[in-house]
Amino acid sequence: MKQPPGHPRAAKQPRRPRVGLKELSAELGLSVSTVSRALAGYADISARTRARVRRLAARRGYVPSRAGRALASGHSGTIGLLVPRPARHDMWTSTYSGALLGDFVMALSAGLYAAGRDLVVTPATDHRGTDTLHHVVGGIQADAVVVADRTLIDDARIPFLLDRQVPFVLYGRVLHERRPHLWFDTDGAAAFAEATRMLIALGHRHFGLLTFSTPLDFVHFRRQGMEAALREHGLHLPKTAVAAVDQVDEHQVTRAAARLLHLEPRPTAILCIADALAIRLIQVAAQFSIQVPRDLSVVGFDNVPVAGHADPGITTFDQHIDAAATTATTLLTRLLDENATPEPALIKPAFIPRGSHAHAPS
Amino acid sequence: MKQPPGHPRAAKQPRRPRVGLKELSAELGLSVSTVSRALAGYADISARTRARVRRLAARRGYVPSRAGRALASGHSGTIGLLVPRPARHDMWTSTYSGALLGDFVMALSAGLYAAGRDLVVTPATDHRGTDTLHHVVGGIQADAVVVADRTLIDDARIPFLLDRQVPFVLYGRVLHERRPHLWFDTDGAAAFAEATRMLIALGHRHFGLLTFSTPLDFVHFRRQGMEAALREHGLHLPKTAVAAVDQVDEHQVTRAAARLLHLEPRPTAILCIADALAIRLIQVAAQFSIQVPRDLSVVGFDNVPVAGHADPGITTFDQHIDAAATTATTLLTRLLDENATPEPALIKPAFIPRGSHAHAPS
DNA sequence: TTGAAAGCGCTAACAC
DNA sequence: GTGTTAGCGCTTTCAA
Repeated sequence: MKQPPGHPRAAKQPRRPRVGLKELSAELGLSVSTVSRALAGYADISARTRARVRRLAARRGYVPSRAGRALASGHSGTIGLLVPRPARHDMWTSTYSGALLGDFVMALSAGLYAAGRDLVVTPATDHRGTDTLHHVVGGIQADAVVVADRTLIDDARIPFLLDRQVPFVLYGRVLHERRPHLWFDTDGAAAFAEATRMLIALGHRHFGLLTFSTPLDFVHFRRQGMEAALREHGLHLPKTAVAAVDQVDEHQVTRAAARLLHLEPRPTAILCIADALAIRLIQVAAQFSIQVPRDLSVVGFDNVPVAGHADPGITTFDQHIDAAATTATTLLTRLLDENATPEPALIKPAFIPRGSHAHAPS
Repeated sequence: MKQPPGHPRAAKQPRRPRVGLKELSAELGLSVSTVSRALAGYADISARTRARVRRLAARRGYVPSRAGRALASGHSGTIGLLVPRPARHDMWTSTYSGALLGDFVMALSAGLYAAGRDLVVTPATDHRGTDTLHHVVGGIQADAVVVADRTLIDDARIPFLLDRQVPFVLYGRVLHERRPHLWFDTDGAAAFAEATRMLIALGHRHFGLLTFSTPLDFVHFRRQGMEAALREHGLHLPKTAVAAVDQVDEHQVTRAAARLLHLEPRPTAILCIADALAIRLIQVAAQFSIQVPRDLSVVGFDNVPVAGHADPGITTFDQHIDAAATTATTLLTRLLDENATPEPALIKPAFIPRGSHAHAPS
């Protein structure tokens, strides 16, 4: 006696009629496998047959079934993309991360589609939990996965993928993984070093850093770049001149910013790990009658749309999200279709000078 | 004699080992079908067996294969999402549309994942071309599709889906399709009517509209709402007071804005179909020494992040993108899992009063 | 309450 | 060159 399962499964939808290989082969008087190989372009099918098959397939609007193909070939034709799960209703986080993500997804899906692959977007659970990945790897059987959720310096997902030998591309970097793996990243170290050198050239000697306390990879690299540039000039970043926040929460950011602004001596230049922090920092400074850029230079990162419209405009670095998507597509193609072992790619962000930096006050 | 196909297909990747039903059944000494039904929760499996099966499945990390399941059941467990293809390299369009899209995708993928479904993102080709849909419907065999590319008032994709009886949800509306279908949309008519009434109450009598010339559905509805509100008060929108642009291109927008500002009598209030236009309009007005909001009231739509940071802040309407994603998830669940016929949903955007509107100048 | 068998649409090895 | 065969992992009758 059959009973419906307890939890609601997909309600009975009629199986949609499709034109399949079987139908084409019947109509052509050929075997299914001949049709399959004609379509795939195998050279051992006569040119005439191939043409006949292709013509009919086109006319009948034949589209190969992903499921059938996946099962038979072992390749799902699918790339899994791990995106951050929606932030709690925090205007800042959600808007800012969403802004870059939308462009990335559009560009990536277009690129993959052109290469004959589909993009499955799955929400990251948390950095240590790998349940989503289990589903992507075991259930969807993605041919590869792109990890575009901000990675921790010791992100558990990387060993997970490495252990299972799943091809993947990481958008970002992890520090605690020595096995070689494929990644591409915005060169935050270079950017922060560049900003720092420029500010030093403008006479700044006292620096501050407004950053995140979460051990994210990019947080690490940007800071490293900044400190390296300072060392080049015999300067350094005192521990007290670093203020970190858990998340982009207005209260926290305000407090952290205020602390930096009350330092003795007060920094004349503060680098911010993200534009969102820079914008708030400038507002807080104004409350203390500290004028940007006259009294304080501020540099951000990301070049979110708001950065250009803030007053003053935020000097920042552009993430080149399109380039990132293109890079991802290229790396995946080389990895999967050409069986190559492409090199990791570092994308240099573009310096966007605007109004939030200037000469050091005398 | 076998030859590799002409065009590069997926290179040979080893078939990844998986734990499947077969393996579980062997280990349990049960048949594959018993295991399958135990996992699915059919009532005709003894509670004891079900528990045994589930325990082992959990322990071995069993994840059902989407492809196998799709083939056998006819349901792919996948929802196709049609997104706009990346705009040409136009800072405005790409950034602005991307901003909303990222949040939508994050929220939708999270919602669907929780409901046991996957989200496949595919780029829209163009509004009349339905090739992407062919692939989504025939190849991926998505259980349903969400059309989130801006729809034309006579969008060809709707009849396509309707003809094939593919369940779908449209984000937006089409005018030229009488067959009932499922959609949800931001209530642009209500928003523009509300804005218009408010401005009339503030003494405005001469209105202008800065809009898109493409026959997009939302363009139609917003204008309609505006005109209805004007009529209620015996006013109307002269044809000359409507300026339309093809796309959000700086030159075009500037020219269109300038034309409105040189009208006789000059409008004291201009509604803009998108924040991006409002921002530019205010800049152009400044060039002609027209001050917003003193001389001119401007209202936008979308509440993109920049709107709050422009000077003055743009009075606008928030699209509630999270609500949209939640609505989409709910509609799909009811449609697919509960076999219901949910009603279309109109989401009321929230009025966000900021600094770009005021009393009419005397 | 469980098992056996068929088959979803396709690819790939091999035979002809 | 083309056809035959087997089988990918699962669901779903049907029989026991």
